[in-house]
Amino acid sequence: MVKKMAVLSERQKLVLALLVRDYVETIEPISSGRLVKNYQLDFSSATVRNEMAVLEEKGFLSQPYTSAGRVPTRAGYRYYVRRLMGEDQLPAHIQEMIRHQFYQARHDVDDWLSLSASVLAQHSMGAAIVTQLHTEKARFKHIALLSTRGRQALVVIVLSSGEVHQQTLVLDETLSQEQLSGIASRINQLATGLDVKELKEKEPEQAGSLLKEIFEVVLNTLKGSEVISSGEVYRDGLANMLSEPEFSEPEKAKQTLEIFEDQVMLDDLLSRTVFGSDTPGVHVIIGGEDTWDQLEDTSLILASYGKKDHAMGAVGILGPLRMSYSRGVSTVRFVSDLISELISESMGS
Amino acid sequence: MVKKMAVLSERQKLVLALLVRDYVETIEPISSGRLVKNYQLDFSSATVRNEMAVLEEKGFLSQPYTSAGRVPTRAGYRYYVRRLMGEDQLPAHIQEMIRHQFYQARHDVDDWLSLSASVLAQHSMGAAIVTQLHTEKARFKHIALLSTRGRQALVVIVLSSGEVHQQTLVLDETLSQEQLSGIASRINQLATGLDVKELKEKEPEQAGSLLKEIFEVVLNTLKGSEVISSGEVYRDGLANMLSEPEFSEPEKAKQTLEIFEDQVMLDDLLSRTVFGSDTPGVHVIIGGEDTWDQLEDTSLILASYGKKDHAMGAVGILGPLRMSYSRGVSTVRFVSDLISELISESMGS
DNA sequence: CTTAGCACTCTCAGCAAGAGACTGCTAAAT
DNA sequence: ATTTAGCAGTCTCTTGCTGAGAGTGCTAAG
Repeated sequence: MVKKMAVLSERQKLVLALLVRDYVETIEPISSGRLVKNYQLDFSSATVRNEMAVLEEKGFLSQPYTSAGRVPTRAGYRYYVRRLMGEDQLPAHIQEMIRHQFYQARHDVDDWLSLSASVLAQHSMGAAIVTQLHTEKARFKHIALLSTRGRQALVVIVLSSGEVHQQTLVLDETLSQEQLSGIASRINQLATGLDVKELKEKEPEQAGSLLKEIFEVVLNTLKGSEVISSGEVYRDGLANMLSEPEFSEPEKAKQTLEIFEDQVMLDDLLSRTVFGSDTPGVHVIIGGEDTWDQLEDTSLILASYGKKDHAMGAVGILGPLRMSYSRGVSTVRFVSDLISELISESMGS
Repeated sequence: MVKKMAVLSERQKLVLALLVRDYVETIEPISSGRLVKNYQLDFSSATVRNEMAVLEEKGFLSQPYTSAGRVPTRAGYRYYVRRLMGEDQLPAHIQEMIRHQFYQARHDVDDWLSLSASVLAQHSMGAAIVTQLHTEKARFKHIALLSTRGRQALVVIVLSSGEVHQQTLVLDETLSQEQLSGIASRINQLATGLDVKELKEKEPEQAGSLLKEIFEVVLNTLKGSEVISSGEVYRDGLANMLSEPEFSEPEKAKQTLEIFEDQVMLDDLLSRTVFGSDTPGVHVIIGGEDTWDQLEDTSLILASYGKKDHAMGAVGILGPLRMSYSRGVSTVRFVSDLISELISESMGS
C-alpha cells in the first residue's frame, strides 16, 4: 500500500522543514515572521504566510486558533521525516563514548541490552525499550534441571537459536540434584536437534509422570517460541519522557504509560513494523500511523538488531510527536548496529 | 531511637482520624463544618475549629491558605497510621479472588511474583513493587553451563538458599555442550556446599584458563550475594499512580518515577526498613520519614515475605501521601502472607 | 468548657478592557 | 505572474475589578 503524497514546491518543503525544526525546539506555534527572521530567508513573511496557507490546506500544518502561529500535524511530521529530514550521523565523540560503555560490559550479553536501553534513554531524552525475541524456527538444543530449594526446581531450556527459556517448577516431591540431572540427560538424549513436530512423536507414553511433565514443558516452550513475542523487555528513561511538557496533561501521560507497560501492544507493534516489513533499517512510527489509536500522541523510532534471517530483537525509543527525529534515528541506528556487531562477533565464525 | 509523640485528647484523635479519612477520599481541604455534618458529631463546628487549631499547632494539620479547610501534614499521616488507623482485614471475597488467581499460576514461582505486583497494583490503585532477594549466608550448591550460540554460554548458579543467578559469557573459543558439561561437573565436585571463604582456598592455580575464569564467576556471585540487593524487580501499576491528581505536576511525577526506576534507592530503602528492623510485619514509610528527601511526596507500604531467618524478598506499594493506608496495609499484608505460605509449601517439609 | 454569632480573610469565577501577536486580504511593486 | 507592504480583523493573554462563597478566629454569652 503506497500512499499518494502531495507534491510540494521546493520553497514549501523548506518552510515545512524549518517550521518542524523550530517547533521541536520551542514547543510554540511558529509564526511567519519568526521564520523569516530566525533563518534570514530571502523572501518576506507575507510569502511565507501564503505558503503556510497552502501547507495547511494540504494537511501538513494546523493552527491552534485563528491567527496564531502554525504547528505541524501528524501528516506534517511524517512528510518531514520521510522526505525532508537529513540523515545525520551521530557525532563521533558520542559514538566513541557509547562504544566505550559497551566494551566495559564485554562479558555479559544481558548487560548489553540493559545498557542499550540506558544509552538510548540518555541520548534521546525520551523513553527507551529494548527487547529480546526469537523468530527463527526453533529446535530443541539442551535442557538443564536444577534443584533449588525443597520441591522447587529450575528448568532451563536452550533452543537452537541460542535463545534461553526458563521456568521454576514446583514438583510433587523433593528430588536430589542427581535425580534431576538424570532426567535432564534422558531428555537431552531423546530430543536434541528436534523441532516441535518431531518432538511430539517422541513423547514418552507412560515413562514416569515427572519425565512426562517436563517433556510437556519443553513442548510448550517450543510451541510458544513460534509466535513472535518479546521475551524480557528492558525499559529506561521513563522519567525523561514524562518530563516532556506534552505529557503534563495526566490523560496523555497515562495513555503513553500504558503503552510502555503493555507487552501485547508492543509485540503487535514490532511484528507489524520492524519484523513485518522487508525493508531493513530504522522504522519511524508517528502518531500511530492511523493504525494504533492509543499511540495518537506518541512517536516511536524502532530498529531490529541481529542477523536478517534470525533477527534477535528490537531496540527503540518513544517520545512525544514533537521529538527530535533526526537525532533519534541516528541514535537508534547506531545502537542497533552496535549490538548487531557485538553479537555477531560473539557468535564466532 | 524513639520519637516523642505529642499527647492528644480523645476528641483530637477523633478529629484527626476523620479528617484524614475524609481528605483521602475527597482530596479537598476539610472544613470544621463539613466534619460535623458528615459524621454527625455531637459537638459543634466551633469546637472542632478549636481542636483543629491545636492540631495545627502540634504540626499535624496545615492550611493551604488562611481560612481554608485543613489538610493533614506528613506528621499527621504518621500519627494516623501508627495510632489511629484500624487494621482492617481484606474483605473475604477479595481474599478469595486473589487466592484463586494465585492457584492458577501454581507451577511457576516467578509468576507468583509478577502476579503479586499486578494484584497489588490493581487493589491499591497505586504502583506496586515486588523484589526477589537474598539475605542468607550463601553457600554454593550447583552450577550448570549451557552452550547457547557460537561463543556464547549461559552460566546458571544455584545457591543453598535456592536463589538462582545467571549470566551470559562470551568465551574465547566455541565449546561444545559436552565440554561445558565437563567443566561444570568438575566445579560441582570441587565446590558443592562451600561458602566464599572455603571456596577461595580451593581456587585452581593454573588449571586451564576457562575453568579458572568460571570459578571467578562463581566467586563473584557468592560475594555479591552477601550484600543485600534485590535481584529482579517486578513493577506494575505505574499508570495508576500517575493518574493520581497529586502527580499532575510534572515535577512531582518525575520525582516519584525516578524512585520507581532507581534500584539503588530501593535497595537502600528495603535494607533499612523491612530487612533492617527486627519488627516483622508491614512497614509504612510516609513522605520519606525525614530520611529520604526524594520521597517527600510519596508513601510506601512494604512487607517482606519468606521465612524470618532467610527472608526472600519484599512486596510493596507506592503512592501519594494521600493514599488509603488501611486498605494498602491490609492488601500488602495479605499478599505477603500468601506468598510466604505458597513458598513454604513448595519447599516441602 | 462549649457554642452561637459575627467580622474578617482569602479564593474563585466572571467580566471588561487593553496589549500583543499573527493572520488574511488587497492593492501596489517587481 | 509573483512577491510584498500595509492594514484591518481575530484571537489569546494578562490585568484589574467585583461579588459570591466558604471557612476561619475571636468574642461574648450559655
